Amino acid sequence: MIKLIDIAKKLGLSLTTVSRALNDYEEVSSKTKELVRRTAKELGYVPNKFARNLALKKSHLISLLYDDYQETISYQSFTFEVIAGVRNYFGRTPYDLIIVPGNLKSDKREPLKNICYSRGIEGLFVVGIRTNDPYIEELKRDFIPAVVVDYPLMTKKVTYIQSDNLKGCKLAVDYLVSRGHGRIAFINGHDLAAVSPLRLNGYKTALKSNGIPFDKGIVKAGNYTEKSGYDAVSQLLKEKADFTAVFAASDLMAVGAIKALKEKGLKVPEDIAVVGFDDVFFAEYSHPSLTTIRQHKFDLGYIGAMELHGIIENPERPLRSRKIDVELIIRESA
Amino acid sequence: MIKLIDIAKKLGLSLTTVSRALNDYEEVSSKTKELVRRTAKELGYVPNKFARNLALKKSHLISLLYDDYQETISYQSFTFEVIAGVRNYFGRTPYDLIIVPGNLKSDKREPLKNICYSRGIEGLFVVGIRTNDPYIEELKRDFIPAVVVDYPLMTKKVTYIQSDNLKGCKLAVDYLVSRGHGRIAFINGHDLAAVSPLRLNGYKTALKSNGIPFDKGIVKAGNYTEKSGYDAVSQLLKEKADFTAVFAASDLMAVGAIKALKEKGLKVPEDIAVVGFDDVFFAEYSHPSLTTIRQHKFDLGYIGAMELHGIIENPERPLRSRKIDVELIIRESA
DNA sequence: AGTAAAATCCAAAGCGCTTTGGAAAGTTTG
DNA sequence: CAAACTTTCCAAAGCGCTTTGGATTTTACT
Repeated sequence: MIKLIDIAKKLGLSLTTVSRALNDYEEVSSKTKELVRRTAKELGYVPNKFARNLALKKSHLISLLYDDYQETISYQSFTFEVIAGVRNYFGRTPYDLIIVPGNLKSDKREPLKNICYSRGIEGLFVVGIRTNDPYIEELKRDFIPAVVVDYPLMTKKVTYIQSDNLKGCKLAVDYLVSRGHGRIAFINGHDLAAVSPLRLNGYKTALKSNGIPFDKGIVKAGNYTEKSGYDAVSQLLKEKADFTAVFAASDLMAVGAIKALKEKGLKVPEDIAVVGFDDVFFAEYSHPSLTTIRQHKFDLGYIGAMELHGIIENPERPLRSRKIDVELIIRESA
Repeated sequence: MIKLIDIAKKLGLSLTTVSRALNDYEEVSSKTKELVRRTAKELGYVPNKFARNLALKKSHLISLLYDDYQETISYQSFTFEVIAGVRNYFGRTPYDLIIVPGNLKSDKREPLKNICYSRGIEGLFVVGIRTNDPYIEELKRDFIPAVVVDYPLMTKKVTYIQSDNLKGCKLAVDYLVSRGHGRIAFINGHDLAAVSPLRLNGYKTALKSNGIPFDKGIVKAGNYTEKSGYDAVSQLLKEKADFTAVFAASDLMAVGAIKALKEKGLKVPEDIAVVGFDDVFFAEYSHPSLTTIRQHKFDLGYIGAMELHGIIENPERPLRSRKIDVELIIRESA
């Protein structure tokens, strides 16, 4: 492995000059710069980032915190796309992404502080954290810049980003209302996801703005799995609840809901309309294809990453949380 | 940030002794070890990995090379699950995973060598590489331990891992034959995926072992997208080809195939049976749910990672490529 | 030509850790 | 009790880079 000093020796220059030439300092003439650069390339010189980081006290490392084992596998695709956005953004910067061992879920994890300090990590991008995760407390200590997806956390160094859940629910409900539905059942997810109460609230708000009374009887709690959607609708049917449409807080639950409806001989959307949330990629391929609220997952990652970058480079700037727009995707199910 | 020398000063010990105490060297008495460890903990000491790496010339860094922008979004879930396996394996080791900026696809990427050398990366885990990717040439230069998924590459330091495609095809064809199908159409993927020829070959082999002649007329080339599956089958139908079953080299193409069949009023599986490949997660939720060949994606990652770890820690050990077992998942479509 | 200013360059220290080669203290032997 | 080990510790060098504080050379101006 060839290093700076080798170039210096070969050229009869000092270490300092070589370093400066490569880093484009003004104190070195353009001729020597050129010379140094050329020979560096010739010799196949590659700078050693560790040494550099050590000297600069800068790691250019962002750590990704996410969970592999979401209970609903569909959530994986959400996470993956968000990460794609993060990666894409930081690809334009000198930052690398690092995934530290272990899982968000595992209980014998290292404290966040250790993870970050030992590796000189400069920022954290968190996706898929549960509301009961102890890391949240650590994040609140505010010792490192962080952006978290879908969990409201605002301190001096950490902020959050999420889809506009309120608007999403409004789009869904308004659309159903516009199609003549007055009795819209709602299937929510569990409380370990911070978005669940938001979506319930969005549902209520949208009902109100349409002059429709909220009826606790046609709201069911699910847990984002297909089965929970299936169970919720089965339950509603058994109770002979009065509804002509179902709004599910996730696509997977919507799929489950549809399955339950079909089994009872009900047609979607003719008898009961169904709207999902997320627009995971199979929404398009399920049958009937799902009308749903699309989250822009890539943007969530990309813009979140941009925000994180901002916090790191410009710590004084006041933070803001970001809301990413959502979109109603009309397909067959409603 | 507190460092070794601080502990040393506080305890009136030398830097050396403190370092050795923390690293459990024999040359230091257990009393001092204990003392040092305790005060280290008290002071909240966290070792600086950069400094450590620099001194040890060891980074404990594995780089993940993968592509965010597969043309078929379903491939994302494959990649994600493989990576989950990799992460899970290395979570038990001192290695971290790093994602270097940029994308497998982008053409103005850094040479692999630079990426690795500048960060002291010790191993590469590659998933989703195309057959025409220039990185393949670099990998062949054999300058760094690597494990690649689904692309056959075997040198002193790099090996590969893949699902047992041959067996997968045999399972699919045998199953269809056992259900009375003698005319099985095949929709393959494009040649940028190294698995495509393997699957075609598996199809042929399986036909032969069942005494069924190979008929080029019912084999179509797709590109792993839903549309290509749709087009392939539409084409077959237009040509009035003689077939009672379709075997698609990916689930997404299988879904497309089913769509085309339905549109022509054919029932799946009653009129035409369809089998896919991969078992991506929506296979279960499509309609009819897909009979398919399941790839154990997590294992691909986990075992591949284990292999990579082996290459790094024990470079002399002869390499072997690995085949991961596949499984026939019988659902409704066949 | 003589001097000030600008342009180049360099030696050495420092980033936080590990490791080498001894030295000092403690223990065991003959 | 001295010699010979053992045990326990340490000073200093090194990992490959950046940066400080000067030194030296070149250019510009009277």
